[in-house]
Amino acid sequence: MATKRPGDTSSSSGPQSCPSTAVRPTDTRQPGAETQETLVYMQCCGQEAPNLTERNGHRKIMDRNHQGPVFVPQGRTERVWTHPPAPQQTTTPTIPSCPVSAPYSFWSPGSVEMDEIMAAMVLTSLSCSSVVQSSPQSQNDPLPGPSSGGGDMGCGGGDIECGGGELSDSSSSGYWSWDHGNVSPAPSPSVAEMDSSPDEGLHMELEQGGELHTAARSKSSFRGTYRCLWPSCGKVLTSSVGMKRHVRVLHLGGSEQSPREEDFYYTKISCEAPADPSPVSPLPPDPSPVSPLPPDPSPVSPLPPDPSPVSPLPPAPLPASSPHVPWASFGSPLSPDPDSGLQISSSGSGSSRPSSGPESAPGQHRPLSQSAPSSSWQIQTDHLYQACTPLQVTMTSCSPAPCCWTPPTVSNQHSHHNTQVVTGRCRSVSVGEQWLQQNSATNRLTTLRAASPSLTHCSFRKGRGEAKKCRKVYGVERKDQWCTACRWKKACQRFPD
DNA sequence: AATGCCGGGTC
DNA sequence: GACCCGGCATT
Repeated sequence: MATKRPGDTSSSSGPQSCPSTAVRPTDTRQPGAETQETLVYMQCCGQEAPNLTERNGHRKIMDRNHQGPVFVPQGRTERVWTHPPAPQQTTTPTIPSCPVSAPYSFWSPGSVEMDEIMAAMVLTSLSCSSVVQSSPQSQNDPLPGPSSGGGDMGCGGGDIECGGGELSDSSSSGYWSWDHGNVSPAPSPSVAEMDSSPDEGLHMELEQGGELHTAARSKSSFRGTYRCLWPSCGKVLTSSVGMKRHVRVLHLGGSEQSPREEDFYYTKISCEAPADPSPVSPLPPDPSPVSPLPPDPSPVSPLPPDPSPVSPLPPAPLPASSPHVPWASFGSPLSPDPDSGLQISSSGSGSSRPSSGPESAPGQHRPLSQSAPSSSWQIQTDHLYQACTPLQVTMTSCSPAPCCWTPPTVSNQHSHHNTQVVTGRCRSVSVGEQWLQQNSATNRLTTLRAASPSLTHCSFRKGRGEAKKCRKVYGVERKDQWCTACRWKKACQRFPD
């Protein structure tokens, strides 16, 4: 949970305080940025930190908005807060709300401790304003400030998101944190959570590019987005909450049973996620953090074992096929989800995301028919047989065979933890999930096929040989381990074609 | 024959 | 809706 970023230590001033800041630092975007970042840290620590502490790391975006009241450090009087200047500089209208700016700008001398820093700060502060702006946006990252939103989670709890934020989500926050900071470049570290928060609009990201863009999308587009990793569902939402909901409702059958399970089914994408090939965004920049789902074949990532069933970052073993990313391309089959307004297809349709609130863009389509393709979807629609599968296999980074997933024999629920715990990424995954990961590629194909109009309805049976079904995997003897669908002689849900 | 699962039945 | 199973298609 409280994974902290390496960088954080520097700011270590506050136990927790830093985390928030940490987020940013991760991003190495601009050369100059570092210095700035540092500053940022400082500031944050100095002032906001307190807040964080209070919250235990769970900050809410909301808070930020309230920042005035909420954050104000005791010692530091309100005057501190008055830091109008910042806003001014920041071109963006959002500014006012933007928490981030505030901290920076006003960062007052209040903190004695940091004399030196202070000094530096001061100097920089001047520049800072500008810097601040730039930096944030560069990332899109909502900044720590914005961190409020998703970031908060990360920050507060432990920067979860830092790690790539992607997966992390408020709820899961601790869960997924990766150290990516250290190792994994791939996952978009910086991005951080961007706020999943509803207020997404707030962030400064705009800056450079952002403003330029169409006003409308500028904001939204940049910051983080969450992509549904469910096979064949590429839905992208701006808020983690929305995404969770989406996953829960659409993919998990709406059951709350597995509270955090949703987390595994979506990933965070930094603003301009690769997904969106569309050049739309002017911000050429940092691709780096952005894609949570790095194509990276190399498992190097710290979070090797990403549990996420479908997760983009499949455990190392996964073949290049790695699903990473990809799913997105498929239209989400169902998106009744209110929240989800957006869907972004990798194709680029959609960078646009509705800024806040109702994401649903008018134009959106609900492609029910379209994609609904593959059996995988049946999971939802059908009986959710699979959902409850008792089995769980441990996914460790070391997951067994790259290509083939090890049969259940492996373990049932056990501790999956070794690695997991350490990395924080690991998580036990149901068999089906694993399978999904590994076969993601396959799934996609299937999906595509399904998607194609001509094939729409088809329920194709796959050649026997290809598919592994519960019966094959577990054998008749262990029928009890079969997914319910198999037991009932229905289409296997655990190993959908 | 074994497997996968549709279609339909029962509770 | 959960559960089962006949029966067909495929291997």
